[in-house]
Amino acid sequence: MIKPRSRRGGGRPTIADVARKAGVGAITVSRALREPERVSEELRRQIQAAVDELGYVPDPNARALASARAEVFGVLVPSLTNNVFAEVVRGIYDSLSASPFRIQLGNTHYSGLEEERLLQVFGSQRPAALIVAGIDQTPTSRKLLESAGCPVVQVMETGPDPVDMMVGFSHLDGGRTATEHLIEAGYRRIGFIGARMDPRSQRRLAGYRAAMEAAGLFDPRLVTTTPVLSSVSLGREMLRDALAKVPTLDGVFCNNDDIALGVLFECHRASIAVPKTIGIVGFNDLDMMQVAFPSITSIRTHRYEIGRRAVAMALAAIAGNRPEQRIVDLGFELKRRESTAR
Amino acid sequence: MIKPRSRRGGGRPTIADVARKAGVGAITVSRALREPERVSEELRRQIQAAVDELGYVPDPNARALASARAEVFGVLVPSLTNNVFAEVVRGIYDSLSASPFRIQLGNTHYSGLEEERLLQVFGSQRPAALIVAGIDQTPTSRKLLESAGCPVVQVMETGPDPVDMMVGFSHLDGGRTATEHLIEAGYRRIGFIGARMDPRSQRRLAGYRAAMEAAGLFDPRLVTTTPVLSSVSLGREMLRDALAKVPTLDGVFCNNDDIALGVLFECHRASIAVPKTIGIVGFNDLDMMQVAFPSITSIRTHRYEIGRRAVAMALAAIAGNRPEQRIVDLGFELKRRESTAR
DNA sequence: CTGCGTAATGGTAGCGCTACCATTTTCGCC
DNA sequence: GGCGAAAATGGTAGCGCTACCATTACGCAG
Repeated sequence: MIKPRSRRGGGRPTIADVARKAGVGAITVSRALREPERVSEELRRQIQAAVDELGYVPDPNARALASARAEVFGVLVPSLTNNVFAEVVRGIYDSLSASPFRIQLGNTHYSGLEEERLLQVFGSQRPAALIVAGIDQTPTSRKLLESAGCPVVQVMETGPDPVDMMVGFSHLDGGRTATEHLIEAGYRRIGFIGARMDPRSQRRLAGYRAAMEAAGLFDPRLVTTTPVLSSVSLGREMLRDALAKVPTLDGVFCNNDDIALGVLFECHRASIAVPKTIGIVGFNDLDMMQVAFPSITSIRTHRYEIGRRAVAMALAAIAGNRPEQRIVDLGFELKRRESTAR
Repeated sequence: MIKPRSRRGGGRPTIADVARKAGVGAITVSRALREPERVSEELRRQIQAAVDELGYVPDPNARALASARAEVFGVLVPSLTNNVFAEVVRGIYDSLSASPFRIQLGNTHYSGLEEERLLQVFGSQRPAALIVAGIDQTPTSRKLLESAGCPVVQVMETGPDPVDMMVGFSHLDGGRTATEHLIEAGYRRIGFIGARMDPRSQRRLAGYRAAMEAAGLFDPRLVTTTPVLSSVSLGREMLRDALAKVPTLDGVFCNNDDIALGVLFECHRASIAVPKTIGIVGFNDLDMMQVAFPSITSIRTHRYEIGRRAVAMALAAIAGNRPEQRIVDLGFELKRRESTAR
């Protein structure tokens, strides 16, 4: 004898309830919701009415299980509070808000191991796409990405060897451009100040070094770095360190804008004239750079656009028309401002 | 005749594969992974070996479907780039990284309608808990939260009528404290400058107003607000507006630190002495406040801690011991700095 | 030696949905 | 008018897991 066991799931309406009410088969309801064009006008209306009346919402878990594919984008970034990644993530969210896709956001804390762990967890959900920051995945992570069975977009940087697709720009070129600008403006003892030396910062440093060497100005003592997470207060301290090492310092290319702002404040505090005595260049061009007094020269990067573009490429790939241009370089822009106007 | 149809899901090992390899029943594998203490030492080891060898990772979708409960925390915040919420979210992520729970993060863009939509989407997943920013949900949202069938924590604010639990502080008291500090420091024509006037900002304004009225100093022309999203550059513009309306302005309580920083920069640019001619107080106490020149007085709020506490309360509730203190006020702290040291 | 509580394990039947394969209906065209 | 193809709809059998009940093994009181 079959016991009509009471529903395990708290009694929410299921697709079968909708089907019954609309007088159609369950599969037709399923289709009406996912591929409306394959269901006749009339049934579609009947089904919609039943859905509305019952307040039916499809269970994404059951969907994922049955179709072996979850409507989820996995997104991995190294930091949630760093405005740069927050902007990328915002771009991703905005591009996906009108779609059925949900977002699974992971924070790697700049750790390769944590990235591997999260990739493992995300992969187990059979995501529709994966978006990861950076191009320096560990071999294990790379393998996980390659075997994920979904489109993968690496963002923030471009490089020669994408797992699948890439959207970003060259941090090396950015660093070089910033440094060349200082050199052209007449600065000579130009320091590099960098916190949280992740791979992208390393490449900006490499760009700095290339420019300095090309001009015959490079001196290792001009480089000040720390693995500590960057912050405005750290910028202040690091300028002091840099000046202690090289009192004749007359310019700084900062790893990022937080550091640059800290440097500016320390200059105010120590009555160092900007741009006269010291020139300052930041990186990323946060809103505050143009408002600062004096306004700060920076490399404008297109974070929000990177997020949007990554989603667009992933969606195209999901739809079956993988973009022929797999590596998209969104470039950057040197914003000349008062802090280097000597 | 039964066709041994090839596996739909890309051939990843399932719990049945593990069970076969370990020579036990599937249900025992399930138990070994979820409640190891209920399985004998020996089988546990055998099963673990099989799991490792096959590289088995449980499918969270199947789990959620079978148990009618997903291991997901739904988190709703109004903005991803606002550092304040980014910190809360970071606290949540850090507290949950060692647990099996995933996080579903939603961005409401300060919109009640969008919040309702996301709540609907999140609810359909049967999350383990919901964390939402603010206490001003629409009636529909509130109903959705009440019927979610899981612990709910409202964060950032405290109020009299929690859906379930609350962690935050009083924005009204914060606004009052900031304003009283300016009054005590001797400022009289104290303005309020606020962007993005969400409910929390409204309450900070109410606190400002209460303090000003108590001192007999209130004047509606001192209040300058805009619904535009706050930014440093907006702070600069708004100070200009405020000064145009009230040239005798001698202090400003800013909605938040971005605005305060913009105000400071504008003072520099217009050669207005801080704190002598104008005193400035911010809100939230971002890192840069203490580094700014002059350093800026602000109300320190405990964002990261709010995130951690919210998770701790939710986890306790899930475990069955709902905290007896359902409303947790984490308070705030007035950080006196140079910008109000007259 | 029986009876019975407890611990350890397993079988069965779904959870709510969709892939896959019918089946039915419609329609254009010779 | 008949036929094949295409469009519209439905049935069945899972997806991979766990809730809910057995069932077995074991220890101990009576």
